[in-house]
Amino acid sequence: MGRHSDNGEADGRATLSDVAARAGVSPSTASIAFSGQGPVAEATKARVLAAAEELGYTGPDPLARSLRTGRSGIVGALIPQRIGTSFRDPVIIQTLDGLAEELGQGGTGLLLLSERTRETDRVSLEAAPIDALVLLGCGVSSPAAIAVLHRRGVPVITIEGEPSAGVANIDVDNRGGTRLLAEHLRDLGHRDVALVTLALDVGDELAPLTDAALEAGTLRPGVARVHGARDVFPAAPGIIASGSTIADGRAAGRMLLDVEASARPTAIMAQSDLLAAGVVFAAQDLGLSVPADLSVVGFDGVRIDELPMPLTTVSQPAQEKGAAAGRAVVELLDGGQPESRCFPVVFERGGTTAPPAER
Amino acid sequence: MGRHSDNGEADGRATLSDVAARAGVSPSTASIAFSGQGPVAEATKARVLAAAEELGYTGPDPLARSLRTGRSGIVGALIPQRIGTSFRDPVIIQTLDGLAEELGQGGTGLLLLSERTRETDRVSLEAAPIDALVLLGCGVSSPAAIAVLHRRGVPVITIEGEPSAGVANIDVDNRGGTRLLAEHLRDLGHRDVALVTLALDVGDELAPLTDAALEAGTLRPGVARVHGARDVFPAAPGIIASGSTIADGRAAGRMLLDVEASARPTAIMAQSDLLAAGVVFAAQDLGLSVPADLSVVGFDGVRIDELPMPLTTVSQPAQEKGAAAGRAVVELLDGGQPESRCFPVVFERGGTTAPPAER
DNA sequence: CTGTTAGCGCATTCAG
DNA sequence: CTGAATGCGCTAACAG
Repeated sequence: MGRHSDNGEADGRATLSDVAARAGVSPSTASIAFSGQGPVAEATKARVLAAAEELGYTGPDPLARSLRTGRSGIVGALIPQRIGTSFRDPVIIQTLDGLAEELGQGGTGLLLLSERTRETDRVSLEAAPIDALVLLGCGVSSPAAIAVLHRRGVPVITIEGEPSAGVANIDVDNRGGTRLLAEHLRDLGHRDVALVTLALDVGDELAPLTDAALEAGTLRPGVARVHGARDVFPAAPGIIASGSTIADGRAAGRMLLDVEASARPTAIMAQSDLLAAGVVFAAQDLGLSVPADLSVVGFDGVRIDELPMPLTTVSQPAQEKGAAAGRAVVELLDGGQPESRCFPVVFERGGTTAPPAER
Repeated sequence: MGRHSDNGEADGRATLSDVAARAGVSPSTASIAFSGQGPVAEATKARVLAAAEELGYTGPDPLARSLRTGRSGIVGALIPQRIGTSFRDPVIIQTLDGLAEELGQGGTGLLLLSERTRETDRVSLEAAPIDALVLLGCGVSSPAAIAVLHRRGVPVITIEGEPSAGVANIDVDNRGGTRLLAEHLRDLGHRDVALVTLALDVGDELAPLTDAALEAGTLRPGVARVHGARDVFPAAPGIIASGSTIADGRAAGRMLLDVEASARPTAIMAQSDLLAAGVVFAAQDLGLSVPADLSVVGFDGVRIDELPMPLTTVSQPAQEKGAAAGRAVVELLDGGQPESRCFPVVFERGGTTAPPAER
């Protein structure tokens, strides 16, 4: 007893075959009518569509279509922490925005995956129905899982990731940009400069920057920016922040500034604008005036509305970075071999830097 | 010429059948060995796993598995605007965080979908391989698309959505919470109170609040909060903001405050903490002191670090809201029928409200 | 506990 | 331009 063509729209589960039967054509013709992948007579197509309408058929089942074509139309975006944490960083959001927009053009969806997963759901990365994976601000990130994807034929691309063989990496000039800022401070006359860094490794807590931590660091942006600063101030000490937030910057700033005046740096280089804003607030908390008593620079070019003056910083094209990653993914899925790319940053002189006060 | 069991790992595309053949068991047994859905002898299981290892087989193809089981393991989250816009709102982020965490427990992924899609990619919502859809801060939102999902058997749940038949809605007490704040202001002696509202409809721009706009409003939170305020101050005028940002709040605040003193409200109720912070900054811009010259209240209970004092506001359990939605989805997929739910908010007296200045 | 038998719903060869 | 057959890779029944 076939279940085709005998039920009207009783169980609401019409298939393409049902539609074809009702329209008096073969399933393959009906398929073409829907996908447009092939020639159909207008009249036939109309008949098929009408039959579909009558049966309440709304289009091919995505699951079946996926199995057949070998593609799900979804790419994964792996972020380092849980959403509530990672998404406090405007750079991540903008990057994701650019990525989603670019992919959306082709009807591709974005599946959010978090690097920090419990043991139990580690499956998700390895078993996710994705056509490609984008690593966003992640470290080496479960190399095992990546290997599995590779073997499954799922291509990977990274954003500010570890340059590794065969995966395209979308980068920004972290080291050069930071060096620019450091040179700016040096030219103003600063010699005692301290750093507030991003996390250098997953799980970093607010702590003094050590050589060991720097060498063990797996998170590119933080590590590269330390190097950029040290290109100019080789002995600059620092504090490692755990996240890129105003609160973290404020705490780190306090650690650096709440000491006797002679031990206080004349400038602080924060590795993100959010951290820099926090440092400015920390200075204010301690009665120091910026930039008279302390110069502060950031990184990113995010506008911090609530700061009394614009930050001296370098701006990076976060959204464009995501869009580039999106285009790379598309190219990859089209069988191409996208190239790695490094975006420049642009120096922006704000109101938070000035020559150091006389001592 | 079968392609099973004759190739080692030549083309890297081993299937479960290949593994089964190599292990000398049937495909179904191998399947069970991987999924754990059924009884297998430890020894057999080990043999299967060993064979898989040798063939470089890393587990069942998610696409095939999905077709067979009828589930993709993915739920969609529909947000009102593009990521870069929607994710500027910490409440949305926290809600999404709670949702993702709860779903992640069961290995379910989150697919990001945006309500604001071009004509071309409108397919994605209708053709996305999702097991359920969560509407997050959306309006009635492409009713057509929703209907399609319904017919396809994809259940929908809403967060602060339009209560509609058959879909569970996770809500917060927007009206009651705002009324609480209004009563607080009234008790302090305020009579001239103005509002800064969230967008009442998709596409709203910064503009004065009119009755027409209020009645046409489709975005629950904004509309409900206006009603809550008007329960106490029936004639309160207002400005509709387009987004929940400090910048918008500042602009709206300026419109309300940059007038002759006699026409100035003594208190402003902003519908989000971000908007409220903007209003505080606007007041400062104009040389008004908060709360001496102007009282300000927010909504949400988001901590705004950069404000000189904590806001008087009501806090809502944003993350818990998302988690509740997640649990509802799980229940739905288990064949249950989750109930709608409304979370309470809690009043938090901060430092931004005081009795009005003498006139 | 394991094997056998059937499809899930569709897109694609290849003939006509 | 249309139709008939084939299997994507897997899992759910049941039978042994």
